[in-house]
Amino acid sequence: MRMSLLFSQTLREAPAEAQSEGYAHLVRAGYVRQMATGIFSILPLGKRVQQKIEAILRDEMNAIGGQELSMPVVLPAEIWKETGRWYSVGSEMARLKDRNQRDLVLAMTHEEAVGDLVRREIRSHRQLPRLIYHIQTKFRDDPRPRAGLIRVREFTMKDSYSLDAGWEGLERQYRAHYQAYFNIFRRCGLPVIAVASDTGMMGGKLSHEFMFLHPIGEDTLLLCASCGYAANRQVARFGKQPEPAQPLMELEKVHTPQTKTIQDLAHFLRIAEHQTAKAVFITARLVDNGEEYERLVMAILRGDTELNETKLANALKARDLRPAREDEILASGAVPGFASPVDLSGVLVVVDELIPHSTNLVAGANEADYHLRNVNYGRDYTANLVADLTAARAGDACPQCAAPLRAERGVEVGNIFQLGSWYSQAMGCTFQDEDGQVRPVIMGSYGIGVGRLIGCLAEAYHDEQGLKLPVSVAPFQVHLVALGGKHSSQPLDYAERLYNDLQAAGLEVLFDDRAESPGVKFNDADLIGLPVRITVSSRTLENGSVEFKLREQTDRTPLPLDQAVVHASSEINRLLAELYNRIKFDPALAGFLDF
RNA sequence: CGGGGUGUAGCGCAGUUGGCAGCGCACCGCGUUUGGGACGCGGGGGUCGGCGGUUCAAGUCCGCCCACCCCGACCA
Repeated sequence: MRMSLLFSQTLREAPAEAQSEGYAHLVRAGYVRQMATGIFSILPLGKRVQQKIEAILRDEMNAIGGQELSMPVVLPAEIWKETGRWYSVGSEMARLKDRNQRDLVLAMTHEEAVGDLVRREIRSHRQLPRLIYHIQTKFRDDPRPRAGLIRVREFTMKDSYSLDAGWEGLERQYRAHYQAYFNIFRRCGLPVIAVASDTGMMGGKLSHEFMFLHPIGEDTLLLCASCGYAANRQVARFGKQPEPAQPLMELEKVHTPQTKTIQDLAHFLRIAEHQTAKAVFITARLVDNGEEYERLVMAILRGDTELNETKLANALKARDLRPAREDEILASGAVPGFASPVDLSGVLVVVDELIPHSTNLVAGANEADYHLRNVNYGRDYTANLVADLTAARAGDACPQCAAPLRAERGVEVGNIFQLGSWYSQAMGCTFQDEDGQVRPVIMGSYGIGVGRLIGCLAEAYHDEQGLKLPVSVAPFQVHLVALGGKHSSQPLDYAERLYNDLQAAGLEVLFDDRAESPGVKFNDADLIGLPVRITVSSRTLENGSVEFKLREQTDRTPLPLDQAVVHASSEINRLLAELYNRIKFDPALAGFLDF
């Protein structure tokens, strides 16, 4: 590609809305342009990156038996009604009507589309297992897109769906994906770890997320350096340490004005926060016999800990949780800020598993400005449910080896999920087994966000001058810079020949043949960030050479003219090999021990 | 949806007390220049986010709306 013909331009300054560094460089270098909040055009340079990533995705998916197909972006509402998600998914799903007023949706994921295909095609156990995938546009009307390509509304996703006759088959395909995903990220040069994640209520047994550790990430991960335990905070377990039990003491009401928070209370009574009980009110959407209803829930935690809403939702098998409104709390007879489960009825009480092991806690008295001392679970109140409700924090004990956990932020660039038969059953995806029995297809789903991956790569690979994407995903391999003034056409002529020779040798070349000053050309080369730069100028030609430079290094070396092509090829091969070795796949660190 | 911020040329920004809409970069033409974002001369480009109001006069004051960014809620 000649830069004189390139569609995009580099920008000297990034637009003000480009906040994160990697994204600002993607914009300045001309890889992407934003059109609206969370909606982007991918320019030719970015498109080449995307195509390289997609080639890697196809390669690795095909290697584990994947068959590529293509499912529509616009889907009929009927199939979403069949699974119920037409009703349960909110406004993040874009809905539209066709000219005949039929309901349509923009696909935010493709389980329903897969279900519809599978029930038409799969009849026999002889047609299983199968693995299908596509690389397709998704639209999710996210309430808050942010950070450039990291969180968007329209995006391209590789999603694959495994179809098996039983759970053993699913397990095999799940593991195959687990390995394939590490291969993919390694080939792209993105360091990731796998963490255990929430399976929600879709009946899935197991789910992992592939995380790029970076402060820009929106997920908090808890990691153990000594045994490799790794989990999203939503599901992270940890070793809880009960305080030593004390002899039970008499309930005692104390006047505690202005102590609406645990901190105030502990300070006022001169006790530690772990000697208090905290009541958190949540309204849960529950399902019973297919009937949906709302219920006020009081979650009781030790005062020094925090509620993990995902754990609570899972413990309750709730569809949904939201903070309770003040009027709902008051209607239950509790007083916000001074609430307690003692002598309270009509509320679903869920206590953290630490509470039965904690004695003589201070809890609310359900009366403004009063608390109760020496509240004890079992004696003074009971619960509908005892469960792990506490959010793990940095420094908490690893649930496997008790070493202190570390907390880090991460971006979810991929996930793998054992769906089971939830969708098959909802949509009638069945097959006959060897015995003639009709059984539901066991499914798994596996996603990688392509644009988000590019966003992460830009964060991982840049410096002040610009991008420096790994050779496997860089839009071109060689940036050929021709310098030269009006007095001599010699450098440009030679560069033209070299351009042809490099391409003839199979290399991907971006040729800066513009009539720009050297500074402009070098700065653009740094900004676009191709791994290899070759400069031809009258100065280099004088001593029969060209100048060779790697983006990741500062030294420039002269190269005899006749060796330029061979040297560039071998350097690119070396960079590819080095990239593959740089990112180590360590199953233990990756969380493979979890299953 | 709540809180905060910003909208002036393609990008970055200035615009005072309400009084001719500007600067740098980018772009076009001519010439000079060519190893780290060159220089000279000449040019083109504006619904000052939109609508309404106040005023002799609005980029500037008032009201409503919209878009974008950040924080939170949210995230199949």
